[in-house]
Amino acid sequence: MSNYRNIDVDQLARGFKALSHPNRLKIFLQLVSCCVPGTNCAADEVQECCIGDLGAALDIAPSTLSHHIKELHQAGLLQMARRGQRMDCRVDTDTLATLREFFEATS
Amino acid sequence: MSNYRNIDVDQLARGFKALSHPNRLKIFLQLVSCCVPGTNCAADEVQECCIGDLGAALDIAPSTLSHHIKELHQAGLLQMARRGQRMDCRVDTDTLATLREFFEATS
DNA sequence: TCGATAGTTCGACATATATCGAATATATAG
DNA sequence: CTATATATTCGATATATGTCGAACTATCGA
Repeated sequence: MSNYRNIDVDQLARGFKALSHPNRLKIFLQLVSCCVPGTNCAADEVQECCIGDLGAALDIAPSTLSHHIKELHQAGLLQMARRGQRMDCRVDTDTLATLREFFEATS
Repeated sequence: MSNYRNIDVDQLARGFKALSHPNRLKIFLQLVSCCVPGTNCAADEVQECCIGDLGAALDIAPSTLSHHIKELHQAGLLQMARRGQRMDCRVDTDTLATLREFFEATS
């Protein structure tokens, strides 16, 4: 019945909002499909997680891309760290788990 | 790697967008906690699924509530049917499953 | 030091969204 | 038929969002 007593509705809504725009969702899909932490990504092969790579397929301006990445970051969906000239991005698995648990609780 | 080939990104984004507003998320939470189809809801007890009930805790105008319900409906998250003066709402389990599967695929 | 690469910040602008109240529709009870 | 309960539609309005280009910051290489 109510597994929902302890949900932080606003936090959850922020997560959904971050994924609610097709371009941002594509960015996130790109990220989870190449470098979920813990995934066997064959190390030297496909670790293309920098911001430019995430937006390569999107045909939007760099400033717009930067804006979307920031939204995802502020929603807690991805973490960032500088690597030389680039910014490495990776999925924040805790937030992802929170969202997943919401749907598991509805079943 | 990519379990994401066949995802309809726009459809998925519409689902997330519908859940991205705190009031709409609360409405949906109310709905899933009282009448997910298949749930043992003790029939005559708590079947309070009409629109007025869904918004009872929200302190928004009826027109605003109607608007949010419509958004959830158009995103495929809930189905509606008239019952006398009232509109019965119930969760659309197919759409819900689509969203859940997205998160399951990211693990 | 200078130029190139990668990303960010800012201001402007168009569009979308949330909200309300008033008017309207639909159904039931007297 | 009328009054009431429930919900929707419409128009107005304030705020939020997505996008761009220009200017800026940070890092690396020659």
